[in-house]
Amino acid sequence: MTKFLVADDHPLFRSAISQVLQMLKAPCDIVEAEDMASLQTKLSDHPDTALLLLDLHMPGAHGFSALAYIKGQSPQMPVLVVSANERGDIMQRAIELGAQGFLPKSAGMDTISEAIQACLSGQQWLPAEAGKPGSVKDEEKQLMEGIAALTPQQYLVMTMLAEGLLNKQIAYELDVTEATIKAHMTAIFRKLGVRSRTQAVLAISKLNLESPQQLESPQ
Amino acid sequence: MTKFLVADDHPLFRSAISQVLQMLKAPCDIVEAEDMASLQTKLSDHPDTALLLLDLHMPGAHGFSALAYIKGQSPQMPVLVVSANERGDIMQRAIELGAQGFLPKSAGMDTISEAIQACLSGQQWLPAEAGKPGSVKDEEKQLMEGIAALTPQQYLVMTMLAEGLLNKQIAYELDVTEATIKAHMTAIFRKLGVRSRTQAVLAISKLNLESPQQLESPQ
DNA sequence: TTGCTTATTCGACTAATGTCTAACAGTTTG
DNA sequence: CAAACTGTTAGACATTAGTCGAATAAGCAA
Repeated sequence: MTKFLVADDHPLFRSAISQVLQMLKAPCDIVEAEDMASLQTKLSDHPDTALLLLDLHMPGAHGFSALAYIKGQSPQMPVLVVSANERGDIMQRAIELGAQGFLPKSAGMDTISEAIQACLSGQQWLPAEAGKPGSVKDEEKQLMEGIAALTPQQYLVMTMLAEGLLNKQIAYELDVTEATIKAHMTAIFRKLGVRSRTQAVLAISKLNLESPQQLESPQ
Repeated sequence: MTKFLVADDHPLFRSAISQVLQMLKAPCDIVEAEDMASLQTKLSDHPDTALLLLDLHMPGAHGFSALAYIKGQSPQMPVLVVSANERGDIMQRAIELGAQGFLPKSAGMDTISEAIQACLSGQQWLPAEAGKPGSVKDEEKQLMEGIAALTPQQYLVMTMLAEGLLNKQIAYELDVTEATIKAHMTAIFRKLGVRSRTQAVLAISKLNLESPQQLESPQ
């Protein structure tokens, strides 16, 4: 009897996964865990588990540290990381840390079956889009480097752009010609790796959302 | 026969929710949508829907703008927002923006049943931990009303604007003239209360509760 | 049906944006 | 000192964006 260990803090998702497992392998034993504490208990109670499906966002689990810890406790236990995150570098990182595979929660039933069976047979499994070079992290890093490369004047212009000002307004504020602002814009676009004012604003506001919690409407 | 509309881009979650609905109300009709485009179609095809369960992170949906648009299209349709987000102010905001309730994806079956039944009977529903009544700024409310007033085509153009596309590119994608897109832009700016493409992008990205999970980045 | 409203479309015109080239001043390097 | 480099500044020119008025078509009320 194949034994699975499903670790996820969403009850609904646990039951959905369990259903897929039962459809996939009729005689199977499914153990569930909803946080790191119970996962540790269940792990030592069931050393004969064939596959651990692990969500990295459980209470008590700090992302990859959870995976690292599990692999330290049970080095030979195959782990299929399940996450809502779909960033290519994150997936890659999970594999590097010893995961057998990475399954995005957006996957369909057929993909899930495929991933589980691959992991059971000792193969690695990654979604097709994992290896893509355009991983968000790279983009973001390039953006950060671009901003770091801005001259003081360019940075100033960029902040005024991010406030929605026209070139004409920026020129008036800085007491230079509009042509100058346009030249700065061209330089800013190049360094940020974008091709228009619109894309520049989008890139900048993505960085704002990355930082802790800047949601409008404090107090 | 009670009719439900389940809008979520995760197939597994849709089927799990459908199961709960069937357990809850035996004779029921369940319609599923996986992105904003199909949701719009299903909404107009099924105006007798008793409850819409809406995830804010679907493709084509920019956070709360999706909710605003739906409420603009079908003002009297009860909407239960379903999200992985569990921040109290986010929940509160969903309610203030016209949602009937807010259901965290971490909820158990019993909680889900409770929430759905509350919404069906016309009551609001919020999880216990929903925090303070953080107020939605007037500015933001005006923006939401603007998005709600957009026509379907205008909403589509807005999402493509939010992707950083040029008018020319949008025109090609929608197979119309650039002049048409410009006309739509003018209308969008008016409704959103902004005066340029740059300001529109800024306004939209403020509503973007993207960064579904800012994972602890490796290293 | 007629008349009204609205969504969608487009052309013509005006304004804003973006690129290229280059001048100029201040620094750094050889 | 001279040469090379850099940041800032612009003008000329090309592209893109935005406004206005208007035609078409579809839905709706009287």
